[in-house]
Amino acid sequence: MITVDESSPVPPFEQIREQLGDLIRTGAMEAGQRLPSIRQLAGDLRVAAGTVARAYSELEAAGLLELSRATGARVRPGHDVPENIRRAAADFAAGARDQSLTLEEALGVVRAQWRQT
Amino acid sequence: MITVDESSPVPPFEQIREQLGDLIRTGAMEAGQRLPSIRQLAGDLRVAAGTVARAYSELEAAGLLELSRATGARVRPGHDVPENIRRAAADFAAGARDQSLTLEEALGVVRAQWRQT
Amino acid sequence: MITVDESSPVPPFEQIREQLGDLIRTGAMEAGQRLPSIRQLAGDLRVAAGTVARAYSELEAAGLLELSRATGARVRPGHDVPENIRRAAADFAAGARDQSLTLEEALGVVRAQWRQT
Amino acid sequence: MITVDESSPVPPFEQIREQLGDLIRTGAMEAGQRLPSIRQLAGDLRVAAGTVARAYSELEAAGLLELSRATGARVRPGHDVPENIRRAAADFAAGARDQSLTLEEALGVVRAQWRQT
DNA sequence: GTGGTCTAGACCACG
DNA sequence: GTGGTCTAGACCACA
Repeated sequence: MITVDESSPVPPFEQIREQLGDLIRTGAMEAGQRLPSIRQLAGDLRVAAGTVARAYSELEAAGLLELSRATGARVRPGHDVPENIRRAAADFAAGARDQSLTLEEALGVVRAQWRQT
Repeated sequence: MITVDESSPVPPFEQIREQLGDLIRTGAMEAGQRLPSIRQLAGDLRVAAGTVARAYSELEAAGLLELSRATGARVRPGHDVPENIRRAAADFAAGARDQSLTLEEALGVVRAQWRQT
Repeated sequence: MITVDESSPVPPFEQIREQLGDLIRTGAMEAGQRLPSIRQLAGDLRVAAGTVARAYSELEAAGLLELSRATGARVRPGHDVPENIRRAAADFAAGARDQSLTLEEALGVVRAQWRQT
Repeated sequence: MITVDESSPVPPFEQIREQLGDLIRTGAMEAGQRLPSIRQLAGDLRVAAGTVARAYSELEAAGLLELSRATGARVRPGHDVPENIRRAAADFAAGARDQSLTLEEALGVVRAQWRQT
């Protein structure tokens, strides 16, 4: 569900934080849902535990996660993106795939349009 | 038109390559149009000439640019994204802004939908 | 093992890339074997480190090398030329030497036959 | 029959000289045969006449060509490579093609074997 | 003037 | 120690 590209210049903890944040905001992880433990996720991603811990901690600071020693990490409510935005994103993604754009190219188009708005 | 963020983990030459590629694919720079010279752009961005040269060279390898000594760099045709894709991206960007998402959050939503398609 | 001819019109980084690629493809360097460090080789060849770095980087892009920080550069498997090809090349080289052809002339004969095949 | 790659670091006149020499040595052009005029060849290759003139002149200096104002350029005898060498080259080229090597890779194998002989 | 390369030295992140 | 990048200045070949 999450992948870490070690050849990327973006450090691993940022990749993890970013992708977890995406999952929460898009509703793929619902409010209250429990995340895998730090050690669990670290093992799956072949990454040091501290790396995952840092990602979790920054997500907590951003208000997306609730950390507690006893119950682990849970998704805090109120951060999912409205349905219409998700739909627009899905439509765009499907269209871009039809034209056989790469993900990077597709993101680039959004970035460019964002700047021109 | 192009900006380099020194605090980003993404190295400057990649930022430049990426943004120039976006401009070309979105049609902001038309086929055949001349790009600023390496030294010109380097000066504007406060960056060493070699940094811009590398970005140009990789764009040439990707088929987006045509480089030739003495005549400068020109945009190669056939790489602009279809109008409907641009429209979908613009619609999405506008909607995301209305919900006061940040650019990074908006890109995250697209990324997440892309993976789920 | 590798030489750089400064009087050649072929830039040094291409000469290095080419010769290293030859060594790998002909099996002179086995899969998994470690290459000299960038700075090491640069020192031996009396060349700037960036020059060797570029050669290594292009060999990585071609799939011949595996680069990783701190552990150095290693030969990736699966790119050595079949034994019978090596033998045919060796036979040809020996014959050409017997007729006292120069290397350039010998390569020219191969090039010409290649085009006529 | 001859091609000039303008993106190569090898200057055009060397490319032409090299390829013409190959044609003569491999017997594709027989002794006494007349070469195209300088202007003719220059026009075909989209190259300045002086470029071809320099290639011809160096081939004359190497003894492969005979230039005279009246009769144009003719191939001098005694420079074709022995049949067995041509055969070995053709065999090697065919084998390399079967393994789907590129020309550059094939030449690299010969180069490497040459050095190790 | 253009792109293309090289140099020498520097800093970073990683292990 | 490793690879990866940046800088500043230099030279070349081309048009």
